[in-house]
Amino acid sequence: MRPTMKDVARAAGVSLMTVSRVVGGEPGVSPQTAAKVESAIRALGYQRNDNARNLRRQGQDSRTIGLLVDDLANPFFSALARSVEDEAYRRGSLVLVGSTNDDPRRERDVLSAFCSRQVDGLIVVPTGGNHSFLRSQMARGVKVVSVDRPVAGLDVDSVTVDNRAGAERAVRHLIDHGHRRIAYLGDRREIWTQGERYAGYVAALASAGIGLDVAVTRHGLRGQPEAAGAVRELMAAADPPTAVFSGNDLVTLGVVDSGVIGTVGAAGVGGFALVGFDDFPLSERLDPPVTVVSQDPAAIGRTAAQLLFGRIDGDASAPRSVVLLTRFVERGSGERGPISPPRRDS
Amino acid sequence: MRPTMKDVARAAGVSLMTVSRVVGGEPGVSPQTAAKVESAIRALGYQRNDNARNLRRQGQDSRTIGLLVDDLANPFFSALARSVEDEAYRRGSLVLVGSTNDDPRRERDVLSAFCSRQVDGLIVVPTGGNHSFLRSQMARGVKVVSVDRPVAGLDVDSVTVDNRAGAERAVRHLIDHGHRRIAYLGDRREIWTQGERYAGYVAALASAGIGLDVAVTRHGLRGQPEAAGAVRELMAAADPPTAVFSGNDLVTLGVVDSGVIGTVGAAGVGGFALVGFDDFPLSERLDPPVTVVSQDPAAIGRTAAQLLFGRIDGDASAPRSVVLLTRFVERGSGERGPISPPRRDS
DNA sequence: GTGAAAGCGCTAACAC
DNA sequence: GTGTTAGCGCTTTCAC
Repeated sequence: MRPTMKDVARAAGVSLMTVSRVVGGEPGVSPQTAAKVESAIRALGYQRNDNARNLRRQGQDSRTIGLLVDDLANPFFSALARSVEDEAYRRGSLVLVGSTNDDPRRERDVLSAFCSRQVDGLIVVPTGGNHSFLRSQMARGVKVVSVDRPVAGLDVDSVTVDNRAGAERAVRHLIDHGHRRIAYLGDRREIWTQGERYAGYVAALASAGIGLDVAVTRHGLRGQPEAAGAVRELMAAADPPTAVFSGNDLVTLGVVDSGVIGTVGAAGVGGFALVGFDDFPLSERLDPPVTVVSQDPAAIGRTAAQLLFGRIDGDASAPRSVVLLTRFVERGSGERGPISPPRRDS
Repeated sequence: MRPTMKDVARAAGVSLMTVSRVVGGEPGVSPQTAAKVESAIRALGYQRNDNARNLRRQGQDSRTIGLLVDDLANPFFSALARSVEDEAYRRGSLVLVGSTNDDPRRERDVLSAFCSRQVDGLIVVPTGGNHSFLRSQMARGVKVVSVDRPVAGLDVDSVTVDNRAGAERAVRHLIDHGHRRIAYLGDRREIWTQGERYAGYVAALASAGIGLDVAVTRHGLRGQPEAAGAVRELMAAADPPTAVFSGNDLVTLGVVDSGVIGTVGAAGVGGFALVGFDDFPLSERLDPPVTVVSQDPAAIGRTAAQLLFGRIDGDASAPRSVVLLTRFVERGSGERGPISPPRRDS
């Protein structure tokens, strides 16, 4: 069906080897011969089979990498994916992509299929599952960079952000504005970033001498609707919180969408406060604008890709853990005091 | 470096062919032999090289498809990509992914690289460039589905939405609410979807007997900040529009972010009106909530993937053009009358 | 400067 | 049931 070098060679009246040289851009072919070959290539519409090529060129790069994220439709991961792909394009590599959907089985399936296609390296947002599989791939020369989360028990390059410190800062900020009953809403604790952010929340409460009340914490919130439901529930309960710290963008959107921050209290005077992890579109345009802990997904992806390609190019130094810093962005929703009762600092 | 079937065969004391049968799950191997082979596979950590496999299994699927969108970081395309990938995962296929960034050169580079990797098919959001390249790939057996936009002059399956009708409906809605000076803000007209939506805008004006005034139209707005700047400019001009129809989500976000709809006019009474193409997060939570023409990117991606896999499985019927319908969602921003002057129906 | 032969890792086709 | 041979499309190696 597709023409091969053999077909081109026959059409041009040269040997297969000469075609290979022309296609590969190698020297040692006379201009006249090269011209003949090139016109045959055009006439037949020949295109090299890179899989066959990579099969023979053992030990050399396949110029393909694999990228596995939690959910490609999530704006955080899609921004990350885009910057990885940009970096790959610049380097002449292709990107195989997949979503784990937080399912270790799917993660393994997809990573395994990536490796069967002889990828040079992997950029992985690891699930909570077992990653001995990755270890054996690394032994076989596949480079691995983990991103957003470290891989448990595996000594690989990783690119993460200061989740715990960012969260602690956010919650301390709420405490500094007089809040003592602060809710935590996040996705599954088993997801490393969520665990870290929750740890930051707990630490901030502890160092302010505020007891942890799990009645105002919710884990496992996947997506906006679930988060909206959870916050409505909390607000309707007997002793509602005066502030919320939310563990990721989807949860923050849910809290905003539930309507609680727009309706309770007079803006500027007091009211239900919110600080969210992750920035999101229109955060500045809401009433009040939403205070967030912001991270830069494009920078995370770019850093991971640069690390990976460095490894592919032979960098054999010790694995690095790059921790990018979050930015705390005060906009209004985190700077309101509690409505009632006011601080009881007894 | 990586163990091969040969290594497994030697370790298990059988022939290479027996290993191939076991790995390929083919019958005709005794349970005892299979067990020996399987334990050798585990011991060596053998994994099949699917590129070599596909090379030999001529005419059979490589179980890899290529997906090329405008911008993977754009929420519309990332939602589409996720649903394509879900469908591929269900089918046991992998997805090579790329962004054209609206650049025909990059489109060609990436598509060409996809085909060199022997993909079974392509799902493409075509740029405005020349696509004779796709034609020659199709002649060689690569299946192609265009998505979001048709491919100019190429008879392939396509999945689009009723852009023109959706836009016309939106603008008619604004006219019905008394607006006669309605701005159009969109991305480059050369992008098919934008051209169609603009055509719908023009048609709605025409059938209402309103003259087209290009002073209140802006094309080529890529991204939120540019759109925000453009709308501020329009509002500051001598004879500002009383309503805006925006051509995609990013432009709508820009209009919202510019602050014009939140500040002008008393809500419910009158004020600057807005209808946007594409829904977006928090559209219901803004003040006023934003009326939109909504499309379902996941459904678009799923439909395209199902079409493509049907073709890969041998469906040779005539190319289909699937047009999914948009939904008009009234929320408030499109249902306010003009501030001044009121309708002059002379 | 050009070409013939061997072989990358695997499977189709055919032995036995 | 198991093994042998040939060959997928290409590059490496070596000969001329």
